[in-house]
Amino acid sequence: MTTAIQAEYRAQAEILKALAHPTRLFIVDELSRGERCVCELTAMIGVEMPTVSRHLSQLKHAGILEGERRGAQVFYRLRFPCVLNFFKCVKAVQVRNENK
Amino acid sequence: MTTAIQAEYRAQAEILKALAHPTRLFIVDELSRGERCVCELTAMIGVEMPTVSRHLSQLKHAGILEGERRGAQVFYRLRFPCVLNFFKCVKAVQVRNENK
DNA sequence: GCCAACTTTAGCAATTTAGCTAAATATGTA
DNA sequence: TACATATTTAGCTAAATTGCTAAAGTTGGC
Repeated sequence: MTTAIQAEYRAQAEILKALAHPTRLFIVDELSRGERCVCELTAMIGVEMPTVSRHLSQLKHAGILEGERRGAQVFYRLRFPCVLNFFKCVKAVQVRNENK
Repeated sequence: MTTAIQAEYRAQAEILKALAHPTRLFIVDELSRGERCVCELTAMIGVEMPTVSRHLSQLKHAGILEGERRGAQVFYRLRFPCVLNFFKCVKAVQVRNENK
C-alpha cells in the first residue's frame, strides 16, 4: 500500500466514521425528508442540544451535510443524498445478522 | 425515538463502524477481487498479523465477511458485496471535499 | 441597549478503539 | 512426538470518542 492509497482509504474512512453513530444515522435519515433546524432535531433525539450540535458539525465537516442560518436558527440538509443508499445494504446485513 | 427504533440505528451504526477504518476498507476492497488468507492480507498491509486478525474478526462479527479454514490458513471473503456500493458515494463526497 | 431564544465552543470524566508483544491454539510434516 | 507455520486471544498503553455542564456567540424583538 503506497502512502497515496493509504491517504485515500483514510479519507474514505473519515466519511464512514461520520455516519457510524446511531444519533448521526438518525439525523441523516430525518434530513432525507427535508431540512431541519437544530432545535427540531434536538426535540426528536433524547440528548442535549450541544451534543446534537456536535454531531451535526461532524457530519458537516465530513461533507455530508450543509447548514444555513436563517434568523436565529440554523437549518441543516443533506449534501449527498446518495448516502441513503447505504441504508439498503446495511439493512440487508442487519436482517441476516438477526436471523443467524 | 422509541427504544426499538433506537436499537435499529444502533445495529446499523455497528455495521458502518466496522467499515469505518482505513485498514478495514482496504480489506473489503481487496476481498472484492476474491478471497484472501490472513497472511496474504498481512503482507499487503503494513501492520502486524494479530492486528489484521482483529480487524478481520470485527468485520466478521459485523456480518460483512465470513472466514473458512483450509488447512493451516483461514480464507476470508465478502458476504455482502453490496457494501462496495458505498465506495461510489463515499468517493463522490471525498472528491467534492477535496475541491472545496 | 437589554433580554430571550438558538446555536456553538470549551473543558471534563468515562468509555472505546487500535496498535503492539507475548502467549495460546490449530494444522501439516518429518 | 516434535517442530514449523498460520491464526487467534490476552494484556497493555496511548489516543480518540461521547456525553455532560458551563460559558460564549448570534439573532430578533422590546
